[in-house]
Amino acid sequence: MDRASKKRAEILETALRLFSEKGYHSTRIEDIALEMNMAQGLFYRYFPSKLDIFYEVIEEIVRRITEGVMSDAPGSSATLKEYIEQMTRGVENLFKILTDDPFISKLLFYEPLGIDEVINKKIQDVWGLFAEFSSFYAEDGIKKGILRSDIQVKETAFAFNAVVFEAVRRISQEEDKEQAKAYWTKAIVDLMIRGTADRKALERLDTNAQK
Amino acid sequence: MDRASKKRAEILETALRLFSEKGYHSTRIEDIALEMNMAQGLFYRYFPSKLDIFYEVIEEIVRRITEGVMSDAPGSSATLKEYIEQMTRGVENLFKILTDDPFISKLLFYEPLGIDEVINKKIQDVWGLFAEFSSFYAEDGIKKGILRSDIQVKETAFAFNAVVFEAVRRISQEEDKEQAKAYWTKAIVDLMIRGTADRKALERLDTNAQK
Amino acid sequence: MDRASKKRAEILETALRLFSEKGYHSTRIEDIALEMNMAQGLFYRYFPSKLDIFYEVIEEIVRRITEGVMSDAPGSSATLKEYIEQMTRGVENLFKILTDDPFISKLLFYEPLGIDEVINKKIQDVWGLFAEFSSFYAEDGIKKGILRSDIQVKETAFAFNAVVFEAVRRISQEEDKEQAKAYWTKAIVDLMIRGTADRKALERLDTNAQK
Amino acid sequence: MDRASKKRAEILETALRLFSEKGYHSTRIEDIALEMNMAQGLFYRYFPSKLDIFYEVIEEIVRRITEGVMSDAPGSSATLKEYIEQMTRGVENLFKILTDDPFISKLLFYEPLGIDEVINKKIQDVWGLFAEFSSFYAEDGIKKGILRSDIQVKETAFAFNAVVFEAVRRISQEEDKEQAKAYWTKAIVDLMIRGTADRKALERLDTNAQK
DNA sequence: TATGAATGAGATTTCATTCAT
DNA sequence: AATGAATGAAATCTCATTCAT
Repeated sequence: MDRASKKRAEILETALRLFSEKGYHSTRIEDIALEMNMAQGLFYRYFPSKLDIFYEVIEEIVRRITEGVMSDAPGSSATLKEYIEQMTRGVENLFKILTDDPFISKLLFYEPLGIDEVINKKIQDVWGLFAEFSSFYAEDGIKKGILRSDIQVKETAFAFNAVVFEAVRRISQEEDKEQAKAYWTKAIVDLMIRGTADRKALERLDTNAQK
Repeated sequence: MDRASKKRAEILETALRLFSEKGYHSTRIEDIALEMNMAQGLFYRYFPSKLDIFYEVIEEIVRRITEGVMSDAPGSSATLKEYIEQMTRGVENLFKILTDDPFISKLLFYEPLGIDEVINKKIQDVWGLFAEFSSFYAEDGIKKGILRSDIQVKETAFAFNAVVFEAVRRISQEEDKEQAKAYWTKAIVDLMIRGTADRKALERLDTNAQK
Repeated sequence: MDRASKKRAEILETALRLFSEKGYHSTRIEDIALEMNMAQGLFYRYFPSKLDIFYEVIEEIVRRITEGVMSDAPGSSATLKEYIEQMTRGVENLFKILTDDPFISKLLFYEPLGIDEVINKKIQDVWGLFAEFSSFYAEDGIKKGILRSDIQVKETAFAFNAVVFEAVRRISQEEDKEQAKAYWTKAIVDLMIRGTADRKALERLDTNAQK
Repeated sequence: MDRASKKRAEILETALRLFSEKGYHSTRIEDIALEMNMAQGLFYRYFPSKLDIFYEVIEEIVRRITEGVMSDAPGSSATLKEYIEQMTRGVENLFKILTDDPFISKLLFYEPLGIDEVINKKIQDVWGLFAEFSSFYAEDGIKKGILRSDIQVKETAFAFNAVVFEAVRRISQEEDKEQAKAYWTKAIVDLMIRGTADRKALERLDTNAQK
């Protein structure tokens, strides 16, 4: 990596951080320059415009998350126990990616309304990607008879993602982040696998329904 | 309601819509004025500043949602069947509020980073309120033996809300919104109550665990 | 005086007060209207513009001062004692006019730079008028052998006015205005008549100079 | 002095001139920019706001005058003749400062009503400073037996200043400023030292009073 | 005569971008 | 490659004045 690329990467990193800390509009090019102890003008040697660097920031975020998500492929779990273990690892993995880099998530969760249509599209795409991935897992589970065959796959996938991201948001506000992650991991997996109903109550309900 | 209050309300409504469509920064006072066929200056007879009207927009949204959420109190359901019915009604109610007024949700979901600390606080508060409300329902269910006593109430409450709001987001992008609402309502209730695991697989798992 | 004239006079009075309290630019037409519990629009039935009412305010002030100044004509004093008494009365009279109506003086002393050439001219004229009047007194004193014949009449007249107006400014900042007026009256007359030099020192100086 | 400081000083100087020529409100930032052949925006790299540069303008003026006033300390005159000479020098000095920089005085004499309390305070302070300085001279004269011991020191000091500043105002309107300065210098010193009364008339008055 | 809502020009200020060095 | 001064368009806000009622 040559010096120019390194500088470019540094600017991108600084922009990512500032955008996520203060938002797109409240971050001035001068802020980025000041943060890096360089002249404003230099920014434009590396990026054509403020909007352009924002595009790249989003892309960078997408790249990092995607990488993390892709690392643990489905199909390796034959029993529910294994499936649960895999899901647990998946959630933990996502937590790691998203909370280790607290800036990343902010920019994704708070879709930057009103900046640009291109941006909205990019972010939509990430969410779509996540959902596809989760759907893939779900379908695998169904195929193996581990998950119920009557669940609404697409909706469930989106719901799963929403819960994970909400958890990230909550975790970012907690003091003891490690404990919070553990709590949330357990809560999410438990909810997704078992739901909330009492087993006895559920059996009664189903028995009555059959009559 | 006198003429002035009516005008004020109209401006507020227009601002709410534009802010949610284009975001705070991309909505100029001139846009609001143009939309209402009035001079820019008139805006300032009704609101002291752009930030001030944004505060009021947020408050207005909070008011509407809170009202809707509060309308169906828990405690009236004695069986799981009734509990499910109530939850279904609750979700439907939320969908109605949030999708009938599609602007409402956008502004809440995408916490307006970088505008103002006051705003962030206000939005945090709404989320807190929702979570409390959902927790209340969950605890009621547990007390009655309808829900499992070992669920993590707070986390589950936040998760429930996250799923509902994600659903709203998805529904807003669908062509046939009524159908989407029905799909999602069913998916959410089903997921929350039963989880995703196959019953047989679950029984096997639990049996093995007991050994 | 009919109702319209009365209203007009009231607006003028209010404007005079507000202009002198807050200055021309910081006084809005709305302020005047609010102060009088009337609609903004009504202002324009009585005065064509803000600048116009300011002209009239200045004219009104000039009128009041001129009247006061003109009331005690010179020529009635034959001895220095009487001359001093008349000057004392004159100063007291000016103090009365200018400090009873504290607004008046502010607008005159602080020539409203940058409002309008016409205004500057009007105020110049008042100062000229004062100076002429004072010159008249001085010349009368000289003619009668009461004042030195070698004083520079015009300059002395301006100086006298300046001192009186400075006194008004100072008095307006004092707690006990009546006492301040008495002090200043004495100080001014004493200074104008006798100067500050010690008589013995003066005699020595003059004797030496003659040699 | 680096380039930035120089530019800053130039802007300050231009602002000082324009403010004094047209007043604070009638001078737009654009005027300053036009006058300097630069873009409006550049102004704000050197000064945070219009009000801020006005503060600095006032401070600059105060600095210049104070420096001038402080340059000739009292105490060096043992006789009335020397005292008069010193006073003459003092007045000449003030004239030089205030009329060489015609803008300076305008801004001080016409206390900018209605701009800002901070400004009023600053200007009050200058007047106080002047008065203190003049009082100091007067007391020195009394101590040495050069001035009468029964004069009202404080009032006389303010009066002296008022006369000097009025003179500056008059001089600024004269064609032949040098001659006007000479005239006024003589008139002021003469008035301050001797007053206006005819010596014979004064003796008669005092003799009668003693009886 | 009176109201006060409405208008719109104009002022201050911000900041992405360009440019001379 | 780097600097940071300079540009100028655009946004917010104010307020004298007009106008419909």
